[in-house]
Amino acid sequence: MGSDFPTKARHGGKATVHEVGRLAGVSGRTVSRVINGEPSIRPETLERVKAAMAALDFEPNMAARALRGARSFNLCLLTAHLSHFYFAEVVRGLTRACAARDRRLIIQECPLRQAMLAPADLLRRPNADGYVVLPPLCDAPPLLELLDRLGLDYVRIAPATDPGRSPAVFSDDEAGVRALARHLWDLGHRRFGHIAGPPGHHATLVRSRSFTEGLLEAGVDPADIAQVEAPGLANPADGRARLGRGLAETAGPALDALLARPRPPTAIFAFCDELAIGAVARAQSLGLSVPGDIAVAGFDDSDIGAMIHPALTTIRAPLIEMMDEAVDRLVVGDAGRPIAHHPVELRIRSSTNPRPSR
Amino acid sequence: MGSDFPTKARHGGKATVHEVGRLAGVSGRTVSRVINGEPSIRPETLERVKAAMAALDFEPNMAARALRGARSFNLCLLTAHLSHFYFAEVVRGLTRACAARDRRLIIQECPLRQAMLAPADLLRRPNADGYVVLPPLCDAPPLLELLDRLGLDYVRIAPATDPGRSPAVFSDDEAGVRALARHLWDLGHRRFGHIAGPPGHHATLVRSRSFTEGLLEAGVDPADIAQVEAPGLANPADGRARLGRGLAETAGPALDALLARPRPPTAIFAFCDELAIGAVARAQSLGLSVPGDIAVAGFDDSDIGAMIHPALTTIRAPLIEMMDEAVDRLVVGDAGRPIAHHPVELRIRSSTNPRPSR
DNA sequence: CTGAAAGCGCTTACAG
DNA sequence: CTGAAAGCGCTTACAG
Repeated sequence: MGSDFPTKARHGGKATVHEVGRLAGVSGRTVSRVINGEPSIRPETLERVKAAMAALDFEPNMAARALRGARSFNLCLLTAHLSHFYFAEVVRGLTRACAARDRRLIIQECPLRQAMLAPADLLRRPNADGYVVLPPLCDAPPLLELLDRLGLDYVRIAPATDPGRSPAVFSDDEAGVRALARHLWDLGHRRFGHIAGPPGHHATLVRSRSFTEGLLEAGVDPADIAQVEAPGLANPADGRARLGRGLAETAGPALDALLARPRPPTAIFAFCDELAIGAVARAQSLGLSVPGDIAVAGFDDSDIGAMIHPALTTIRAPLIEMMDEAVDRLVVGDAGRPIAHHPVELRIRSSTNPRPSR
Repeated sequence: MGSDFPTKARHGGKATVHEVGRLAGVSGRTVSRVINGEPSIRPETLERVKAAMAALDFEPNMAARALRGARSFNLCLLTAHLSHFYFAEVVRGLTRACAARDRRLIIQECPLRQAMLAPADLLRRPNADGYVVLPPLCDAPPLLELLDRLGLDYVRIAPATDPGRSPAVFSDDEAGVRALARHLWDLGHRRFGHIAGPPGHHATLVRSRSFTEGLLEAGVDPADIAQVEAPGLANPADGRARLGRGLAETAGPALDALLARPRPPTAIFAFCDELAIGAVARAQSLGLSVPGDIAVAGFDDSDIGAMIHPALTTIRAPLIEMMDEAVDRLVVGDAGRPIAHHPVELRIRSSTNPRPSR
């Protein structure tokens, strides 16, 4: 054919915009317009180009797009740890949301300590067009200042502080926790305990407050609502964190403190499933029956909560949808979007049901 | 200064090889040599270039490197699901191994069904220099054929089939399971049950066989070793999979079958922690005490195994190290490396200890 | 051991 | 609505 576009060892032998254009009788520039979905194209031209792309099995070279267009088509998950129960679901949600929008998900770990002390190293070579920042990193001021200074796009997930500072995605924890309070009341419980989450964490405040308010509205005597903190939780302020199995261990002393009260609670709500599972384990090791002697509920609807005996009552946030919104805010743009609080769902299982035998 | 390299809106205002070279008194080509660690550079030149890179806060533009060099500096994790307990640790290991070698980790989900039926869509736009393929994907022939056909580099993790087909990383499950068998024998158990893993899975074969062999060597009567399969496990052959909480649920019927035997086992080893946790939960819901009435052990050392009551005896594979080796085989090259079996560790906890009261 | 030239495959900034 | 030219920042393929 005497082609003046000899196929070198480039791009795995793939066609280029130039070659697609030649087949379609247009310039490479117009193929580029089609790739990027630019509107000003005659419908017939569009069809011809699409046909040519299909015929040549064309895939745009992402490195070239990245170089010329100064964007990477990568989105990056910035997280302090990979051990939380919800991590797998966060990654699953982000992976799918990215795939649906022709983006790739990159994972970057950043210890909370580093986010507080020396975040610059982390983003020396920013390799993403946008960042999804999980708690507690999304409440580390030095990291946020760095992101702002570098002009990087980011979305925070359930940030504790300064909700208007950046795009953010929330779940409506309050409604779920109030429903849980009501559920426990309806079962006949009258004395309640709460194991609070990491201090300074927005979700900690919301869940603790909602639980108390829900109980008070149901008619619980304020003297019968006890709150304790598990020792050594993640603390955004000083960069220390306790996670995974360490978190469950720390629930033991918290449960002990609640049981040591003069009028101990018969129902307990823990900030998250790890703490709840730890509380269940401690109760069982003390010879108590759950829920017969004490009911326990968590938050997150982690897989494992459904696996243990008794299965854990918990609250589910729609993480898949929330991650989809986070990605959409990064890819499509955030302008003018209101902050949305995704609805959560109470999952009643046998760690609270049926009502206690007393 | 009258620079002939005006700083346009490129690369976030970063310096280029050209500018670094000018400061160091060499060409951009030589800067490129430094970036890529090419050996043939005079030490003094090397020093000057490094100083210039530091002075200009130079970071190479990865998109340009990718375009010209025809590689992406991305590695990709190919996995059928993100819900296994060990997933978080796999990702953690890969993330760190990639960061240490200046690579980025991309996550790509591929349902087993798709790997068996239409893997081509998955890799239409290969965006990585190498792939880490987890079970059960690493035993899906159509996916492997596609990877081979496209000439893509990949490392399989504990593949079931054809261990020599590609670079692969293994753990020495056999040694761990034999140690477990011995541990149970030493506790005084004489009748044993095993809940097997997904059929066709290499790890299933190894763990089942090693458990039986270990018991026989200890002196157990073959008639007192029972093996059952949990229904509906992941099956590479037909693309169906059952994971996470579904896996734990399926352990219930398996335990029932073992307990229904004329001489039921007093100690059970399950293929993985999910199955073991499900078996513990079922035993407890039947009113049995673990380990008093029946001892249960798993495999994986998942976080959750340590959180439940009783804490789960299990076997830990060094996933972090294994992922490091996988990445190293992709980045540095695999030529001439022998297959290594990473040592595993028996973690004795209270789901088997102390010995049963009978 | 080092460099000048060319080009990877796109998109930008114009022009018509 | 479409195109010719230039160039993003590197590395390849030479040359010396």
